[in-house]
Amino acid sequence: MALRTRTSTRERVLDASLALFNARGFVRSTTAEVSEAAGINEGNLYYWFPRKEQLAEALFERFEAAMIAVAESPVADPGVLSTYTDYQRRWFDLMWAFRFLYREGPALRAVAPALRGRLLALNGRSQAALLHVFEEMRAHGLLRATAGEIEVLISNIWIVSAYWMDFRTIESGADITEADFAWGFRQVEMLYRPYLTVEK
Amino acid sequence: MALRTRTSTRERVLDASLALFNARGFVRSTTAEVSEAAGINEGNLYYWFPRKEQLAEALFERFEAAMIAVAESPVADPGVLSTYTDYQRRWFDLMWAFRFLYREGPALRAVAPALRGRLLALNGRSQAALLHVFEEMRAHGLLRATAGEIEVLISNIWIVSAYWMDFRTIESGADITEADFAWGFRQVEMLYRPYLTVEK
DNA sequence: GTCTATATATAGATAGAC
DNA sequence: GTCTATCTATATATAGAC
Repeated sequence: MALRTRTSTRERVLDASLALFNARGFVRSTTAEVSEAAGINEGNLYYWFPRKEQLAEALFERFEAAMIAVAESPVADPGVLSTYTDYQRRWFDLMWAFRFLYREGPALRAVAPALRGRLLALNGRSQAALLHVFEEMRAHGLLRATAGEIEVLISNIWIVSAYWMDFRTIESGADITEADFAWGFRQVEMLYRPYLTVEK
Repeated sequence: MALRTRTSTRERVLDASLALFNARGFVRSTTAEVSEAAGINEGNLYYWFPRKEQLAEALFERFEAAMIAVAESPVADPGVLSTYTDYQRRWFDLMWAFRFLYREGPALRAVAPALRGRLLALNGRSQAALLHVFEEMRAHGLLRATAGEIEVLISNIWIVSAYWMDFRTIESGADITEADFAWGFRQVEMLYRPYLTVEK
């Protein structure tokens, strides 16, 4: 089974695509660039992915699986504040890893319309999971917020988690790096902090 | 001076461009579509704007002037809560009116690199104005927040104001309309609400 | 499966008549 | 200032040899 240690061409194409799309965006990345980054010929790329949008769709499937695993896995120590920070961290990391899905959202969904419904479904599912986590925090007395406040909060967490990168790109004038990561994490953290019953 | 009541071709092109870019995004709008929407020939369009990016730049100048006017105009009744809600409202309306500037941010700035520095400068200037307003609210006892909290808050207000539309587009599955407007306004409002000393 | 060579489509941009 | 006609560049995609 592990006879070939090198990853398959298909996987290498997807790895290269993800890196490229995150760095330059899906629309601005050409199939020529993708194939070069993957170390194969452009014709060969079309053997694996006859349409460019299939690259985005295949990467979305990776994201989808990872997001469901992150969002729906039970937290380590229910009732302990730090365990919920860890939960947020995993969520945040994941959106960073697939940030191209949000950086050029409308353009991406226009060229890969199949993503529209799937993104919608995934959003609903992961937001429901996040709601469950907040309910658990409230049950443990860690959070004081009404149902309405939590609903608004969840949307704002999603918005800031997805788009802080673009905002930061404008602010810094250059492309963001891992160094900006802590900044974004803090922005999200401060969204729910006012509702915590204990000091962080 | 008002001999011709019809607006100039240049102005009509910009009006049509703004509507089109807001609806479909800058990148996906072609110069053929712009000229058709403006009711002129494509060749004529290039007489007024030899490069497509100049459309975005000219519209940015409109935005810039309006944003400075909104951000830096003193509030009507200092110390009265509703006057600050009005301030936020004008800010919010403006970002809606020029939402194309944010919807495809990275792609737009790539094609019109001249916007990068100007957006940065405008962000800094209008955020400074917003900071001043928050300080005024604090001085009047309307707000209880540390300097650090206000700083994070301002960035989050900016992020949600700019990007709630894209988030909403995914959620609703269709393009957003004025009906979603109240939703977005509430999302922003809830960001600073925890820091208010009086009930809204 | 991977390559070379080529086709097709489109969008931004230009030249020049009126 | 406005139009018609045309050019050019680029990006996605295909055909077919190896």
